[in-house]
Amino acid sequence: MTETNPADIPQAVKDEAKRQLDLLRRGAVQVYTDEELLRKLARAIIEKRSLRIKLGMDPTAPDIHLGHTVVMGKMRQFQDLGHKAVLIIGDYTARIGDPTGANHTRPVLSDEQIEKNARTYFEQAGKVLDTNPDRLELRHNSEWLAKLTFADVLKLAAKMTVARMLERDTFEKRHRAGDPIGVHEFLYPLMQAYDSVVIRADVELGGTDQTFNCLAGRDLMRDAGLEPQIVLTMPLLVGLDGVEKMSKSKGNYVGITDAPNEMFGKLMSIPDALMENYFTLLTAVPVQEIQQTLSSMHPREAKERLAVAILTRYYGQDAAMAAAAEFRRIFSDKEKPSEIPEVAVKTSDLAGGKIGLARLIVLAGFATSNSEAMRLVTQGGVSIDDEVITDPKTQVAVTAGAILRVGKRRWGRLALK
RNA sequence: GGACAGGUUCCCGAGUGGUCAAAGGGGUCAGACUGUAAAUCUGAUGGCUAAGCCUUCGGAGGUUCAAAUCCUCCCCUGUCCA
Repeated sequence: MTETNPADIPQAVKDEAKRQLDLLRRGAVQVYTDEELLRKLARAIIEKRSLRIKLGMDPTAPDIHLGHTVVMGKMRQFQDLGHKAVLIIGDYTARIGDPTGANHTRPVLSDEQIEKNARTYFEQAGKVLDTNPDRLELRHNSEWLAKLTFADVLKLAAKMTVARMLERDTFEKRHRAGDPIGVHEFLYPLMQAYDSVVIRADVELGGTDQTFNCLAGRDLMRDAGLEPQIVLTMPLLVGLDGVEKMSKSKGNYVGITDAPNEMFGKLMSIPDALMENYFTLLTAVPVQEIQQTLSSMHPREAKERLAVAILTRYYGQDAAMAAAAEFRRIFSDKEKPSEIPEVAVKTSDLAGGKIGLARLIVLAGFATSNSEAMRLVTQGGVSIDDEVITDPKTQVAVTAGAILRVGKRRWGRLALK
């Protein structure tokens, strides 16, 4: 630990550190603590070294969505300021599953599943992070966690008390509701904290739901004679419904591998009140400009701008503009999409050149069962060549090129095979 | 280890022998209205060769013409006691 007397720090360095801090604070909920971070930043400048910024991700779901990118975007900012991202794939912690955000004990994932997810995570993380090896260190926490002995684990566990664990709202809630809490779940924060000790993090990033875990890292580091990491927390991104946190299981998410048109459409469907939040957390648009956009533009225009800004990040400006144009074409001008996926109908599926409408819908993948398809038809959600058909028993004469539409957004162009 | 309370359809939660594919709410989907916004209104919401049939109420057996409902054993969870 180097102690630098604040009085010895040149003004230029102070200014630069302050500039970095201001940038890094954007969107952040809390920094534990600002002063410490400022000091670290200044010291990094003087010593010409980069800070080690830790971000842990448990490969518990197969894809990364915009919710994940809030924290990752912050990580990118650190990278761009010359710091080193230490991305920890929590392949070992995933065995428990962070109980933090969940109301239930998580199902145990198989090793193969974890490994598979970990691979896609890294691939997808590359869309946000700078993957240059000088700027990114990738680690798996099984590397050290798998080696701990039972005695080691006991030593770790002794550093935490039950009362403190029960302070955490998710545990407290589950406990009060009479829901089961596995003892192993108490170990999660300790495992994550131990990661910080091993990789000697200067800063750990996380969502606000990670606060407890990250702060536990400070404790363990101090205990190990290290300088405690700084903890910077980011808000949890609210999902498309505008109510719940974005998550794959709730279906209110935008995957970063979603196709441009789909991504655009999803973003246009968010409640207006969410725009400022999304602008701040998901784009680099300067704060002042966000305010101006929101106060002077028609909400739809503003949302379009938001969607374009986000898409540009993942697909580039051209693709973003194209998605915007396509969106207008379909939903404002009520025209057909410029590209409609083909629905292949085999001649063997036909009887006398015809096929049951419900069956056709299932075949097209627009419904998972015959019953569901029939429901859609009865409810007036199905049309062929702009003609709404409401009788689910209709036998359709299949003509190549005919357009099948189900609901507002499912389109298919029939083709005979 | 003991006593008690529970395990219901995607989720929460009603249902204690037939009228139960199972109330109500949430979610989701479809339609109307819109800016594919919100809010609101209407309807749907296990499956199928579809006025009939099949599968579902923790698991396995059993009683009965008939079981989510009764009995037996088992598994799981919580609360209190030790």
